[in-house]
Amino acid sequence: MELSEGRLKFIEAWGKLGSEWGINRTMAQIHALLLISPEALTTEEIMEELTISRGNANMNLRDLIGWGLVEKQHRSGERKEYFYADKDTWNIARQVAKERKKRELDPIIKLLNELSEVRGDDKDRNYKTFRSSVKDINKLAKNVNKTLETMLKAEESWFWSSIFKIFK
Amino acid sequence: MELSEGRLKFIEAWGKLGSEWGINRTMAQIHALLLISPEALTTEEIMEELTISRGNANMNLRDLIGWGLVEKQHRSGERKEYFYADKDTWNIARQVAKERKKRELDPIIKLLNELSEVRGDDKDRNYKTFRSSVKDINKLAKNVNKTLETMLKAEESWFWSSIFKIFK
DNA sequence: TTTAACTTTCAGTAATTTTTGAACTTTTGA
DNA sequence: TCAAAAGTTCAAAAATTACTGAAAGTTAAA
Repeated sequence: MELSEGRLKFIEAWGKLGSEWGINRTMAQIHALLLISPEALTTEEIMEELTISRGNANMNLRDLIGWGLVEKQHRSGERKEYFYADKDTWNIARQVAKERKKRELDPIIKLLNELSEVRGDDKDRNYKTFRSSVKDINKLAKNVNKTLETMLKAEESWFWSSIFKIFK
Repeated sequence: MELSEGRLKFIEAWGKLGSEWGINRTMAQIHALLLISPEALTTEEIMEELTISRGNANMNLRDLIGWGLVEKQHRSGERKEYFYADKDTWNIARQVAKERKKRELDPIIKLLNELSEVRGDDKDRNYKTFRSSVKDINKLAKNVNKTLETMLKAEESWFWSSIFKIFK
């Protein structure tokens, strides 16, 4: 396979993966493009590579910065902004985990705690099932939360060697 | 909070969570409803609770069965089908992990292996960056894969106690 | 068989999400 | 201070995804 074909496939696959995980396709594609670009790119260059509009490029770059996956660079003597993606996969994984934890897991845990307070008739089977499901999900969520927190603090090498030790 | 309000909030939250993770809202809501229902429900009952059409209910139930999260029951002397969700959170987590691994991680690993074969000019910075990114992502994907495989085999108690040992 | 109860399918419609592009704002150098 | 070169915003359009409802298909009891 040629490099140019490989690059296209990579961008396409990253975009698809993103959309399967609730991240918009273009945002994931821009990220993919930056991941395989040695130098920071301008908005113009990104627009051209992916054939997207200026507004689209601008908005999704903004979101990527919000996710902590891309940073703006400016070069002295130039008005243009350049965009650069951290290439360290471990940082990317942690950053995504961190954002999703904040945006999704934390609110869910908050809700589950509220739902744990629901009181009802202990003879009501609906109540018993509700209570038991909420309790179990809460327990899982808290385990996931703890694991994520450790992961967020961990060094890559430490994290994987620990995992490795456990999982044979 | 009243049980009825709690049930609604739970269904709503589960639906939202699903849609943030690329699972359609209705499917997640049906799953939520079944999770807090002590008895198996009929299509009619689900349609009514969630105010959705027959076609919608049918299709999403089918998908839930495809994900291994819901099973059909039939009762002798009755023509109707009843739907029941496994309430064991650990099974649910494993089932989702299993399906997403099969549908998404496995194909990505396959592609990454192909992309590892791309050859180019070692002096080309584009090539070097491409190569390095693909390699790193491949490594991460394989670690995730290994961890998932272990999780899929594990008993809940074993899994979490192992995690717990490592992560303080 | 027939029939009634139930399930499945799918074309058309609706809802949601994403993208565009043009107007507007900001920055910078002359 | 101005004008050119960028960056930003957002209403409208396009694309995608989900839902409906009615017709077609299936099953099982009589």
